[in-house]
Amino acid sequence: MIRVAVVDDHPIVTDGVVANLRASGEIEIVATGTSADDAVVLAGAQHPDVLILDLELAGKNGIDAIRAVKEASPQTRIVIFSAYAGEERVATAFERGADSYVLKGTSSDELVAVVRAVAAGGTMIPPEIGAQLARAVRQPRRDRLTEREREILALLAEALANRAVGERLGITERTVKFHVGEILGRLGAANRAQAVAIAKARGIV
Amino acid sequence: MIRVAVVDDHPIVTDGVVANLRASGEIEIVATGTSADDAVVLAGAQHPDVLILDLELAGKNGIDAIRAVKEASPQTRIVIFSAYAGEERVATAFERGADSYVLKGTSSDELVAVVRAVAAGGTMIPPEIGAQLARAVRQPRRDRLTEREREILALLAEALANRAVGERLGITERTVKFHVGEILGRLGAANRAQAVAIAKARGIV
DNA sequence: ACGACACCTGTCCGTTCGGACAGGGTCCGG
DNA sequence: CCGGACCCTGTCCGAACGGACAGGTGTCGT
Repeated sequence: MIRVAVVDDHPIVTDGVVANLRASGEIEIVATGTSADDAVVLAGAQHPDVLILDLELAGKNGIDAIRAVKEASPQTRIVIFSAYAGEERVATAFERGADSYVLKGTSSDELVAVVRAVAAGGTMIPPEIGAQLARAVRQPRRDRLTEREREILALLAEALANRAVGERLGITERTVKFHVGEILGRLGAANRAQAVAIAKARGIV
Repeated sequence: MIRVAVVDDHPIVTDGVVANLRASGEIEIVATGTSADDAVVLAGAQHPDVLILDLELAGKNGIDAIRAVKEASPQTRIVIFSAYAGEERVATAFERGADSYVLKGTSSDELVAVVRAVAAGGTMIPPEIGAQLARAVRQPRRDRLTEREREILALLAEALANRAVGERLGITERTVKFHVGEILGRLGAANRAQAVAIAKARGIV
């Protein structure tokens, strides 16, 4: 039997996943949770073979939980189960230690297949996720943002003007304009508003 | 038996809901779907007693589907099943004809209770949703947006410039500026980018 | 030591925004 | 029928934005 834990902030989603996994006959559900903290705690206590983890958790970044779970229980393999799959987010999830990534829109059969594969030590990544991953890797620098740029982008998302951003960071308004220009170019955005929209879509902010 | 249909763009969520409802013993699932179009079609074909409808549908606005479903099958009662519950979104859902609104974070028991209540012709609205509704009603007009304003706000979210919005809607750039000014005032935003951010946070777009 | 990369700053300029004026029209409910 | 919504349009102007030029620093790896 494969020992599986499920963490999703929506109990009914958890119910659905659990029901589908149980139906496969070779999976045992050892724990469920609804927050990033739950994920870390139950991973440390139960050491499940596979953790199915939603990224849209109520508390905060499910993406940050990946590393924490891996530290608490290194042998646990992590399958991300998310509704969204932006390049940046997919790439970050794997960098942090995820073993697979399944969209919520996929069928339950596929989810079972993925759990089976990763539990056996293999890797099974749905084609649409693989494509996103390839795209993220292929781009050398064009749309990868530097630390500073991400920082400024976050402030833009709060609707701060260039001058305000400069004051916040202790740099000139002119410099902010420079960085904003870089951000627009890298993201392919026409203006700051669109840059923020793209950033949200890709899960950067 | 209460005849229920479920529409959610995530099949696994649908599975979970179906499993929980079936377990109650007095509910029969007559149809499931994954898009707003599905909702309208199956409502017209099956005329279920209750339709459980997710608002975050892949195709388009689930919120627009409410009215369409009510037209296709007036006797069908609609229970919104969403992960988010911003004031504007809750209020709009009920204006369009929703009969109840349940958060995805609530337990399956509560969902069953709500389905039972609305099927019996009653109304059962979870307290957190009722609170949002009260808050939305209390505000006279200050931060409520008109239909046109919502329309323009949606285009602003796509980072269109005033001129482009005007062309899209067949009105002058000047008129767009007028509406944008109104939107900023009502939302308390300093600029269009922040307006979009607030709109997203409240679930207006 | 040299190039790359990230970071910072400056001037100039055309476009867009957002606010402050001021007015048109419709349609609906009291 | 008249006030109050919603919708549309205009001019003027200061501020912000975004691009195009042209530089400066520091750090890191080859």
